[in-house]
Amino acid sequence: MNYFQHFRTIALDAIASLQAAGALTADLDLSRVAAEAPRDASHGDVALNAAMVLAKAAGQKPRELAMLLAARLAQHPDIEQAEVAGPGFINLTARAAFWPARLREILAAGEAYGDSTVGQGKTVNVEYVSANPTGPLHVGHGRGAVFGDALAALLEKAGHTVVREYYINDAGAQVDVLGQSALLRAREALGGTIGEIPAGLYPGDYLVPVGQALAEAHGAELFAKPEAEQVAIARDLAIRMMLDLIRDDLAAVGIRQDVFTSERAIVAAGRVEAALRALEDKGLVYVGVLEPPKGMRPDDWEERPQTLFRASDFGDDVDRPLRKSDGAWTYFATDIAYHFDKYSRGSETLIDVWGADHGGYVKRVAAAMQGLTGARDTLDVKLCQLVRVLRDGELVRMSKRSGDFITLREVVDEVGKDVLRFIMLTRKNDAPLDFDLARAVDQSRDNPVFYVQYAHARCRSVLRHAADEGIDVTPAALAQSDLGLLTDSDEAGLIKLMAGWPRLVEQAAEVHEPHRIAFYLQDLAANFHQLWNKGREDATLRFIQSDQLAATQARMALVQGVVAVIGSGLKVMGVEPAEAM
RNA sequence: GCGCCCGUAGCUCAGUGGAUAGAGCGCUCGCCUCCGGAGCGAGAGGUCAGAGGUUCGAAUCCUCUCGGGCGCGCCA
Repeated sequence: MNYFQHFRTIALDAIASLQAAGALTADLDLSRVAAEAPRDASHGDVALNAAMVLAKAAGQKPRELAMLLAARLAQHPDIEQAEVAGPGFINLTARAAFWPARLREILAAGEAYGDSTVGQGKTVNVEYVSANPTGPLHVGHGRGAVFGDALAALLEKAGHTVVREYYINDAGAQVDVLGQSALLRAREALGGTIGEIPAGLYPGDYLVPVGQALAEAHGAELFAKPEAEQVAIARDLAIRMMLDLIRDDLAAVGIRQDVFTSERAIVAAGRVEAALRALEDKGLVYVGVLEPPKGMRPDDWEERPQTLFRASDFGDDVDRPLRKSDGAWTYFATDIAYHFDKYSRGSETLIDVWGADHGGYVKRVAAAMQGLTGARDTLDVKLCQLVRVLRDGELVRMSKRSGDFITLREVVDEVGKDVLRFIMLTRKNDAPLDFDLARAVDQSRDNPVFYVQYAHARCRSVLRHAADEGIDVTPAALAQSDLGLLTDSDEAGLIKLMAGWPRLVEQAAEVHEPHRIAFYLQDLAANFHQLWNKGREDATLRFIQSDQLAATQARMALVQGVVAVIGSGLKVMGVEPAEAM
């Protein structure tokens, strides 16, 4: 249960009953009525802003309206007290039995706690990574990969149907360069000397196996074929092998996408023409001449008529070309087709996860989608900022393996997938991220991964010890325990914090921000550790009290609750909870 | 020149219109020498870059200014 939503509904009911009784204006906009946590816990459990938001339209003073509403709310069985405070807040205190009931919910749901139906099963397509199939993934890709994967899991948890997708850019000039580069490696595999890799080709030694495969499959005859054919053969094989490489890299961080869509296939299937026809039908395509960009006019700028999309009708700065001067589609044109394809396959919402260097491209694609679907928010592009890899605060520059970038695989091999995934989610996507290889595996308070994992491991350890002492710690048994015995203020605080998890899931899913999970888990871990440490000062607060079975069992229920919520959160993040440290 | 993102404690960062703006690190002061371990507790520290505006209420929304990052025909 999202208890904030629960109390909001109660408030709306109270408002409706006041309206029915003629004590309140009938026609009110209730959309801004919110239930939220009071800043100060001493104010109660839930604060309502209803009176302040409605006062003007109702023609009443906020505090008077609040008093009226509070009196009505106080009659609800879940509400112990409804107090008016400040400018017109109504502070609700829940009945004592309300919180134990939440803990029972947690125990019953386990890892599924926080699952929501707000998504109403609506399909969301999350496209992430989509790195060019020209080499292994680097850490920047890794961030997008982890972000996209966690976002997909989060949306699923919030009740969406999710398609995890990868767009293969296998049609542009860069894959021809890849083919050329692979040919060179084939020459090498056949005994030729290739010397320095020419500038403009891919130098990485990950292409060596591609050259070998080409040599094995075709032998020297490969070079007897027309050059265009050579390149095509090398390109197609290289793309296949690079995709395998990329899929391996993704598997190493626990990612498996559902759909891999090929740009080449989109073009071949005539999807570009279809999408542009749809735009034309809406009068959004025309032939015109663009102004040169201000401030950085290219030397070879020529003014000429082009086929343009009316992007500026939808908030973009200028209209955008759909055809190159040689008549071929622009990347933008195929991208329109691809996004239209995703949409046409049944996803009402599209989410793209891109690197920040593509930020300048967002408006035009969003504009195209708005033009095609009529809806403003069909597409949400999440930009992931740069990742800097550090070791003890020092910038790590060169990769051993690839020559010019740090591969995702190198980082995973060093710190492990769980650490990588967690750290990648400790920043919101639009903030740059420093990834310190040394600190990531440090076992101390200031390492969030360790801190959260340690909390989970501690819980598991206590539960094991309790079981050794003969206490039944199965969730079913714990749910039967007398949770009213959890009277310490930190115990109560921990339950409330955990009861807030379903709301956090819904909010994070709504704004597409999985990092909120990581911050919540740190908060939860901190609260748990704090409670644990109280037991060091005051032995009566220790979780296991050998002479008090009922109290111990209640505390085990609390601990099991922490296990469930941390497990639920880590699952969204794709991180395995630790049983022991 | 234009667009997008960012600017919050000494540092790294949370905070999608609510009450006295939070966390970790660092600092100061206590405590602990402990396997309920890989420290614990408390405290100091703020012009939320600046100026206007909207609102009962703004770090949050709008406008402008300043500062930083990214990007800027047909490339992918």
